[in-house]
Amino acid sequence: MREYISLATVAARAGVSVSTVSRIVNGEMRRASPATVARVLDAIEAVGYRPNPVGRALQRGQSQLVAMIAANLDNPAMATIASSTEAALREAGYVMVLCDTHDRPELQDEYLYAMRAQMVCGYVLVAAVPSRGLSELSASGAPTVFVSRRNPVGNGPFVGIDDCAAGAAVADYFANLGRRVPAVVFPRLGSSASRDRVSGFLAKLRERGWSDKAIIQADGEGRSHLQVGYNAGARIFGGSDTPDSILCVSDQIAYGVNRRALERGLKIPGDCDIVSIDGTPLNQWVAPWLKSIEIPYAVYGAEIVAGLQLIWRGESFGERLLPYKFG
Amino acid sequence: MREYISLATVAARAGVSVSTVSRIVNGEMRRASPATVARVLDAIEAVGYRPNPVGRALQRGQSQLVAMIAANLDNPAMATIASSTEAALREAGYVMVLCDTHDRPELQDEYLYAMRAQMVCGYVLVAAVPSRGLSELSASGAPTVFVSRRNPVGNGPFVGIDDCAAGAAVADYFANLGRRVPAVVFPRLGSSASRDRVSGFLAKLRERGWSDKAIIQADGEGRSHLQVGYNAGARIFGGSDTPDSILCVSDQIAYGVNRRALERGLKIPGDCDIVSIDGTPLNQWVAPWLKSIEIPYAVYGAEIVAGLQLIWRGESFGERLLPYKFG
DNA sequence: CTGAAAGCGCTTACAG
DNA sequence: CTGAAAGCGCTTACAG
Repeated sequence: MREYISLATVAARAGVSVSTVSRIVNGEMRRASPATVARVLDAIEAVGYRPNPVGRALQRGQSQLVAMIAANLDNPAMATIASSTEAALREAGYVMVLCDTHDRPELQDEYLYAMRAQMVCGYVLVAAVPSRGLSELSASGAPTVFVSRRNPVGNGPFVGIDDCAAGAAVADYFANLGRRVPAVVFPRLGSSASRDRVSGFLAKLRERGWSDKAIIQADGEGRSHLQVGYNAGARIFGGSDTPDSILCVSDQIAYGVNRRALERGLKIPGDCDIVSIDGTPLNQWVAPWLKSIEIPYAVYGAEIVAGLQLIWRGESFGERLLPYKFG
Repeated sequence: MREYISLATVAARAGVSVSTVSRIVNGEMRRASPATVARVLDAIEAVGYRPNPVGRALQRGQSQLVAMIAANLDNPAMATIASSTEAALREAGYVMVLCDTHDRPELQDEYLYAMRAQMVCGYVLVAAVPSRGLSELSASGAPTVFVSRRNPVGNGPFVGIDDCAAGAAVADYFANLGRRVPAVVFPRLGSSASRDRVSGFLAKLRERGWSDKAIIQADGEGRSHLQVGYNAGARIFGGSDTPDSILCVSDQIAYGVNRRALERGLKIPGDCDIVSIDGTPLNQWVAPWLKSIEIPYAVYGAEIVAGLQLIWRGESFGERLLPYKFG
């Protein structure tokens, strides 16, 4: 496993210099005579040569590695983003390195530095948290795409949905259905995405005549959104008013809320409608009671890679808000 | 982003040669005078030097990258394996590259070749499928750990559970409960793991007095185990005998079977008990009706990395069967 | 105890 | 149209 077929092998076989082989490997066909090109191509074929990305990376000061730094792979939404990004990168000839920060800034920084050392050619930050390293990355101008959560320490290319509009759509849905006691559940330490979903929801309800105090708001704590929902559920179903409609800013929060609702003997749907924002395919199988705004995570990968390619070409890429499906 | 602090920078600052700095960076402290060591350490600190893994990889013929080649990241069990492996590798100073083969042999091969070119120092194959490239890898003796499914084209280090025993445990459980019409649901194109679970289940039932025809066996097709279960469910609940107990070889199959059961108006549990082998944490939240053999996926990562480290040290590592929890 | 030198596989001005 | 040479950052015999 320690023998690699190098340019030199091919060059020797074709009777030319490594420079010539290198150029041809890199597609500069016109700079060599057709006869030479043919001979080199034959030699490549014959010995089964494949360019060594490590040598190339060292020389170019940049590898074909793209770092995906995600907050939590156990979250199915992030797993789907990772999976679709991986597929899109492979198709474009890149290799994805996966880093799971568990939402911890120190780990995020550790990875950011390690990836820089690996000379990665790009960064995909899914639900990034503020950190020193992120600020440095931001300032360095390295090719970076933020996903789901916007850059928490500046701005930069973003792939996601219009979170405000999504929240508002749920508000309209509840209002049109004639619901009177709406609630919203979100994580205590929310991202820009959570916040926008909540504020879009609240703004639209106000617009449609609700007073702020008529809307139940519950944040929850926990290391997973399941816990967040379960914890917030305790307060939501324990107050004087029981909501007849609940927006959960993620599927997993809805699962947690639902479990609490079941424990309290509530019928869902029926006593109370729950809508979440995520719409993971799993819902249809294990949570038919749940209505969702469907975020097209499976196409995130393609958009992220398209964004990176624009940036590599020096073109600008501000943000890409993908359409979601509801109902 | 194109400036990297190199050994040369440190050497210049410390007034020594790069060789000396290199040795010290690599922990060969005793080969330099204490004064030199101190000076070099200071310089490293002062300029914030970090070894460049690319240069190192090229020289050593081996990177610090470990390839994780998994069949399907959308499966929560694999996502958990990926996540725990990633954490364990990071702790050990390695970086994980993630490849999702979607269970396709050509893609698996593409990745295997690409990873070889990246000079990865190890392979983690989760649910590998037979392929040309896998045979080559197998023959090459490269450090490899197979996870969940054993090497389908030979043998090699394995991390998983005793699938046969797990299947048998479920058979005992059903028998002790007094169930009369057991069934088992598995994917048509099964892995060694599926097969072992099924055969362990069947063998134990036979031992306890069932005849083969008294056990309902249903395989299912589909691109996901959810589909597999749903499809097999149609046949299971459509026959002359309705089972009173079902073993599903994975959680997702159980979700699919359950959905079909609900459509047929069956009560679960009650009319029929379902037990699955996986025991993903999500079950407690979205499938309280499901009893499971719990596979400790969260500790797979540590075992996998421990296995790789044994192999790297030249020690042998046959297989590691982890204990599962049931009930 | 320390350094000069070669080389890992590659790319890229530069000279011819 | 082609090649010799330098260099990306590192490690490692080898010589002193």
